[in-house]
Amino acid sequence: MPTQIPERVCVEWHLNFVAEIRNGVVERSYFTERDVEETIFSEFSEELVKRLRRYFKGREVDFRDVPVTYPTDFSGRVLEIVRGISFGKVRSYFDIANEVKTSPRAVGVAMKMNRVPVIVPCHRVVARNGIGGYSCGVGVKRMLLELEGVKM
DNA sequence: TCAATCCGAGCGG
DNA sequence: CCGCTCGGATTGA
Repeated sequence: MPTQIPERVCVEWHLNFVAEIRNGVVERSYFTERDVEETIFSEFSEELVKRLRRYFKGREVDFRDVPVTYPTDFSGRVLEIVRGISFGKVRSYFDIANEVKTSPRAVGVAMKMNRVPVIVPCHRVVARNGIGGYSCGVGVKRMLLELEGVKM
């Protein structure tokens, strides 16, 4: 029986990376300067934090099987596609937009709505002519792409 | 309605 | 190569 109390994991990197979990679902993740206290009760979170630590050491880790929540129907559709982009690869807003028959701008909106950066790798979506934006800061996006060995 | 978006293309210098 | 403008889909107010 999963706990009702939210769990929290914190991984050290350039900034700390925090993920909040409830009932085996990652509900939110974010970067912060602060140190955040971890609360881990479940096997699931134990496993997740191990994988995150490996990821931030630069190892290739796949988060595709991790349950997450999507804000809206549309953004969910877009973010599902984004989850399909593998470690070290990038796609453009334009490209994704064509796949879901929408506009690049709308894809940008959907990226911004992503509750769980890194787990859903929206940093792998870049502009056609540059790195594009990132709600956690473009600097963070650059560092993540560098971590994955992507040359822009 | 309307403004705000992690964009892209087109145009005039 | 710049900077500006506009089309554009979606969301939340």
